[in-house]
Amino acid sequence: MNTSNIDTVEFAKALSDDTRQKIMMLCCCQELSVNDIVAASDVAQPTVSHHLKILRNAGLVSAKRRGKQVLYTLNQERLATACCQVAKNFAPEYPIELTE
Amino acid sequence: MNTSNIDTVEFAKALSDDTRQKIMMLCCCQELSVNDIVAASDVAQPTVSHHLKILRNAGLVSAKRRGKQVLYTLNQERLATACCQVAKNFAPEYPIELTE
DNA sequence: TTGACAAATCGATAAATATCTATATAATTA
DNA sequence: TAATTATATAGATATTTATCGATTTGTCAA
Repeated sequence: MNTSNIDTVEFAKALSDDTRQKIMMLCCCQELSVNDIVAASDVAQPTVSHHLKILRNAGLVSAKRRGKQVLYTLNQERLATACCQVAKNFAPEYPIELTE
Repeated sequence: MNTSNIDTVEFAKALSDDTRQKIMMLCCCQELSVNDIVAASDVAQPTVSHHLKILRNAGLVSAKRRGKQVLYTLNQERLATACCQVAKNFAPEYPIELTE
């Protein structure tokens, strides 16, 4: 678990691209290699790596190596926490909670 | 209430700028004129208007005219709804709810 | 209706970013 | 060790975007 404070601008920037949101959907509930993601998207491999780096820096995906491949998966908890943080900052009158 | 479906990329883009987040904080729980926002920020009036337009297009602020001024306020409900939508899409295993 | 004030739009510029090809690095296998 | 596969990085380019000064539009008051 990453307990570090979330930078809401960095979080939003990471989310603010269509290709990245597609990548996030892909590796939301599974571990995918970069090539898997390339195959399922319509951009070149270096572009996917570029986006994965941005998502990694924002803490939104985790990576682990398996042999020659690197498997990526979305960090759902981090994402949910960030959403709550944004809501807490900007919608204090509409409190949002992680429903256990 | 805006019941239209939320475009999560547009939402994230609207959030993904430091100046805009500052503007959002300013008019979070109050109505502010453009000049009020200009005075409280460190950018020029056309820049503030530019950002307000982006926030308006994303449904995140509402505007109403009062005489010569136009008052802006953050649409907290919309923002909370958008956060829930993002969490629902990308963190289905960590359900988030608007706690009434 | 003219003058003053408030906000929006226009046009230009600079910075950030998304994308690609080419290449480098890392890991496995023959 | 050499070849192969997988991913990351470098460098170039095009698009997007943030910002500003100048101007226009809208509203009110004298």
